[in-house]
Amino acid sequence: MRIAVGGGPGDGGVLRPVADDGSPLGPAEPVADLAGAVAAREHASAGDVVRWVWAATGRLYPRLLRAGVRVGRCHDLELTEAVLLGHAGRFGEPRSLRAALARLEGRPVPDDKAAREGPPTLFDDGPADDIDAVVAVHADQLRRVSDTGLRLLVAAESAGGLVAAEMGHDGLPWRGEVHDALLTELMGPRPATGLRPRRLQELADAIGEALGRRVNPDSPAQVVKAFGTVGVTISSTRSRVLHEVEHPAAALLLEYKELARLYVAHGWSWMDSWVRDGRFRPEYVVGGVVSGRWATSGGGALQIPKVLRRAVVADPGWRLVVADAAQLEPRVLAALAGDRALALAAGESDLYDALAGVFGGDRDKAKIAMLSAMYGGSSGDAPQLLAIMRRRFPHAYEYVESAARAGEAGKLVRSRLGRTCPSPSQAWRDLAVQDAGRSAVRSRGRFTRNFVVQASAADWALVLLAALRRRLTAMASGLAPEDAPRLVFFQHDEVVVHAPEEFADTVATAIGEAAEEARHLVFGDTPVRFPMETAAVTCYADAK
DNA sequence: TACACAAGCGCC
DNA sequence: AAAGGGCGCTTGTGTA
Repeated sequence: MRIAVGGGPGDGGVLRPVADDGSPLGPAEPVADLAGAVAAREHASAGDVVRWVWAATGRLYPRLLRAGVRVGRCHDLELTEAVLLGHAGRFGEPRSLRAALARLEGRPVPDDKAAREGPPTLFDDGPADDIDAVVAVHADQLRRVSDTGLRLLVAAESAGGLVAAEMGHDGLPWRGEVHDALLTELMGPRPATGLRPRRLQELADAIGEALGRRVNPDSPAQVVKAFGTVGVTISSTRSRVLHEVEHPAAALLLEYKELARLYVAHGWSWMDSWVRDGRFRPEYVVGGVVSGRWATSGGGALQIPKVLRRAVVADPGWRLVVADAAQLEPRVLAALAGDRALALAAGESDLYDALAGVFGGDRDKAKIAMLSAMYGGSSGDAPQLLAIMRRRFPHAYEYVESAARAGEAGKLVRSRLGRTCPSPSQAWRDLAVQDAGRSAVRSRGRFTRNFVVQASAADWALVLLAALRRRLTAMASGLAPEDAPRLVFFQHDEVVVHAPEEFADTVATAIGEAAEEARHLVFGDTPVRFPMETAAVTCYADAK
């Protein structure tokens, strides 16, 4: 059973039941309390789970969550539109409900910004989603999904939308006082506005002394020039470069940069902005990366420095169940390519250990070989290692080579579930036919080579997330909402569940089952295993 | 003053 | 000769 949801004034909305082919099953019904109406229908249909059809989970669902209402399934029109457009080679075209309807009706298509601003409404901060548009676009999308075979990807993407909104709502347990103590230990107490923390100022002064003139360590141009005046020529101020420099200022600058990075990106002002009531609430953007990986629109949840994991602490009596997929991408490649030799290694718990024998007993070389194959690397030992890979794992090698050739030819490549890379720009096409465009051509080859692996890994992770969410929801039934295990973090190949300690084992089991379900749904009958390294801990930093 | 871009580095 | 994919975030810098 599906129910389409339109917007209404204030807390209201409009509901209309639709069939599984998208055709309306009854009249549209305005409701004054949308959250209440959704909750009532969600729970009324015990045997027949509702799939809620709405324009954008990210805009609508937070409102329901704030009212204490969670739903099991949805169809997100915007996320689906983006996936369908991408599959049709129309990546980046407007995806809003209004745009989708305009395209369907052959009218001029508004860009997403215009559609979102729309004509003002009296009671809302944005245009209300028209229920007739929701129903019409949904029916059209169901046809396109069926034609393209994107059913699983679209379902998983919508489930991801629910997870993202829920994680943004629930938040990651974050201990501000631990974070503060860590910063203070590393760089001194929080400075007054406009000043550097003590340790950073000391380092800046020491760098100035060592170079014989005051420099702003944050200005690469000044730093390069200052090194020049003491007879040291550096090509940039990258840490790789500075590591090779003998001059005493180099070590000071490296220490400065490391601390400054933490201070500006994840220091006290970050905490002020993003941590409230003991929770870090990031804004995830589902499908925000072309490969289907998530992005964030604030808070940098996907780039939290490892040292700060110390501040992520479970509530008293609770645990963080932390699980990451070990060496996900090479396993994905093995499964994609159906490479039996690589799949054999991927049956082991440490894939690189298993491969070491092939590369002279050196685990690091095995890793470089795999990463070079997936990223298009060609520096250092890569060529020799790739030659070994080509001989020993010919199907895996050919899979990524083929993707690279397709990209260089300007073609599209797709993930396992059908997520499709963007088309090359016209500027690229113009350049590609010239000798001078060789580097751009190679660059696109590296992109599509990586895309097939990274995007298929994202497919798997998204399906895992959906499968895990379903299990956690089942676990939560009968519990008070505040006692239920919750997904609180997701980062490409890693999940964190915050759970009462008596649920920790059950959650760990559920994660393993979800990984297995994802393996089967995404890759079918593959011998490749996707082991999860799982730990139930009090502090995130203790998980590894 | 506002903005776009580059540099640099955090995460996968 | 060198040649690694994807992001977000902040500061510095150049340009309008």
